[in-house]
Amino acid sequence: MAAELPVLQRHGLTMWGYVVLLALNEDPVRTQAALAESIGAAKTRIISVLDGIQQAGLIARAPDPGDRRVHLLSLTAEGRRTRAAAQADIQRQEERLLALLGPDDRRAFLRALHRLSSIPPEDLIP
Amino acid sequence: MAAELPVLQRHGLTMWGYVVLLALNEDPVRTQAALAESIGAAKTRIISVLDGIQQAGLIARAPDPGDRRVHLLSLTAEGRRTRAAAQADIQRQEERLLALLGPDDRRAFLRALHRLSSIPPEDLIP
DNA sequence: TATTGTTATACTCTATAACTATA
DNA sequence: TATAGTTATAGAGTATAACAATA
Repeated sequence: MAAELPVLQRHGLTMWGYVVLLALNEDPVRTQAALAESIGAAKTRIISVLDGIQQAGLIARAPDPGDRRVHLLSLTAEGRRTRAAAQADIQRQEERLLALLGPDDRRAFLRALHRLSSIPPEDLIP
Repeated sequence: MAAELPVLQRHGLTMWGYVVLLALNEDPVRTQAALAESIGAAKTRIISVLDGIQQAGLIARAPDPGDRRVHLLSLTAEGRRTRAAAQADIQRQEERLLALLGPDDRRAFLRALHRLSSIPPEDLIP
């Protein structure tokens, strides 16, 4: 986070804002509840995040005609541009840091991270 | 942290409390300023931590006769016992999680972590 | 009555400045 | 005046409960 936050800030994004842009890019139109669930956040937690990136013109919040309680979220053209630019920048930064490892250690490191982060929370506590 | 916090809590320790016990074990008698610096914390940040572990009987704060502004910190017998027990418990937990990796990946993972965590903060930001 | 999104509130963590007591 | 430790204050981040609109 210390390494990546400054990168995101160059694009006017917070960590959560970036997470939302990535999630909406994978699955273009969603409700706030579905989005929150998919990124492991409480629905109340993403509201100020959505307020922020909506005000920045990166997402649209449209009422669903079929169920007027629901807001459908989608990336704007500007949101797609910002997400692509930020993600490319993040990947450059990751590349820069991972280049410090030898190629074998680098592959092993990423394998280990995937393995460890796949542990379900309840298995973390013995 | 999610994996280790519950372990520390079994010993009545917070993350910072544990860090302080480890630092005092390596270098038995210190001033608060020296301790704070050595663990990368601001001097104001560790005060409530010291209050807590002192009240728990894990450390002693003795006035330095040579300079009465200074408090010399040291582990109590109870503090040494708690530190040893907590550290052993933490290491068991690490062992349990690292056992999920193959022996080669495990060594490479630890090597990579050491390499990456040795990057000075100013090199983190491009 | 249940659900979606929102607001309000409280609690923790952290950083900074202001203070005291010594030097 | 400078330093060691302390206290006070403000700002994030987060979790929970209460709420309005709609189903």
